[in-house]
Amino acid sequence: MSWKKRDREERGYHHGNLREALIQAARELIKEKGPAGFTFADAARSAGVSAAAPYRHFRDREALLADVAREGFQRFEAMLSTGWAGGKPDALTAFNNVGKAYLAFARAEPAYYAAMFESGLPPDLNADLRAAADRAFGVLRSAADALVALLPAGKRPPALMMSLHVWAMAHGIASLFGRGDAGRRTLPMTAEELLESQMLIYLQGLGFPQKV
Amino acid sequence: MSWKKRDREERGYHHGNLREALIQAARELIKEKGPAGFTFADAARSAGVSAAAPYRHFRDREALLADVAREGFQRFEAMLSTGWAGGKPDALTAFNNVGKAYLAFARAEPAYYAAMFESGLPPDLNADLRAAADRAFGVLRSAADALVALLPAGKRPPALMMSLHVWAMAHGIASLFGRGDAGRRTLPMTAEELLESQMLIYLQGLGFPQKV
DNA sequence: GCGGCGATGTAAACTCCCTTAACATGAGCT
DNA sequence: AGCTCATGTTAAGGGAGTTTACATCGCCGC
Repeated sequence: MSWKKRDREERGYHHGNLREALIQAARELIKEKGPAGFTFADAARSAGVSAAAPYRHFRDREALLADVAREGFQRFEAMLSTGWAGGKPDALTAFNNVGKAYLAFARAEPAYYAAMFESGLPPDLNADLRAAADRAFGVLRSAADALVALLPAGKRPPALMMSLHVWAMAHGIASLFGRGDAGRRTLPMTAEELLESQMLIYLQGLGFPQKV
Repeated sequence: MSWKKRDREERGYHHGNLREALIQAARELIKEKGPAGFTFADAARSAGVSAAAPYRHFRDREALLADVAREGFQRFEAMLSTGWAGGKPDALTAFNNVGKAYLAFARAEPAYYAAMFESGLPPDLNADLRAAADRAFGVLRSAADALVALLPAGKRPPALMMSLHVWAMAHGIASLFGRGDAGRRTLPMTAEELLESQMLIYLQGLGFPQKV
């Protein structure tokens, strides 16, 4: 909670790691009040520095958010990769695990997820942000490639299209039903069950055999 | 554009219809700069009144946004209903048309859509907002009911689940790829094609016969 | 060690916005 | 015609954003 919130008596004139502390503070504040629910000065206060200090590290509030988002995409990519697990134990299972990882990330890191997808940031505000987002999507795309290869040559859907479909499904469910309190309505099933059943139906529609 | 922006010389002391003028102004501003990109004072300025005037009609900026969202859900419901068209010419076609209408609304009314889904408003900030959202979803739900009835009794998926799936697909695609400039990346296909193919695959997975 | 430089943080000043309170206007009713 | 109340304005206090000048300190070469 008060991760680096030591006051000046304790830390001295210089903070030491203000840049990271501001990103942490922003994550806390986003989690509490949404990507639009805090000010640059709030982040500074949370980090225990003056309101002008953040300007040494970020051009403006948007640049801070962009860095939160960039960091988020990196962790997102790692989480999706772990879900895929190199296609083990089999491509179909692994592909479903990527979907689960997507939802798990949105649930476990709502602050990152909000910064990434709900902050209103232009996706290519800077090249690093864009690249991080592309790499994360690349995991999905590679997984789709591997999965498509299981089908007989004549019946293979375009892997790009397929990965976009899955992204849209996962993002739609995460946005609408994914976060505990932001959940848009009470449902007779969990977001995870909803995504799993949706993926099952979708993959069946593509001709993938159902697992036992 | 300058819908009610007549200045005081022209309109006199009282505006006449400030409440609606503020909602219009908010829509313009959301379209230009996103749901977080303008202030209460900006909306007042756009409507040609003093910064304090809006407080006579809305408790705060959030209440204004909520009314934009509520109005949006009403138009959304109307648009989805038109798409469904009472199930004509047949339930499967009509169901696909609901999906198209969903996307068409997101594209034609990005300001309403953003207020409804991307403004960070609590979905049940007030009863009217909640009710309007529920009625809009009800259209999707009814369409799913009608469509499910086409399947043989033993193979009918839960219509609620199905409507949630379709909502998530449409919302996911609209959020990620739906709006012209907010489009998250350039694609070799349109959002409409993406949703249509996704619905096709999904419905095929449920056992619906494909149209000719 | 020590002296200066560059990086990092603070203080202060200016502006703009939010919000409330006191006052002004005029539309509609009787 | 006159009252009344909804609807607007002006003004004032407080907070936040941003810039500028100043303060501190780590580091590096001597």
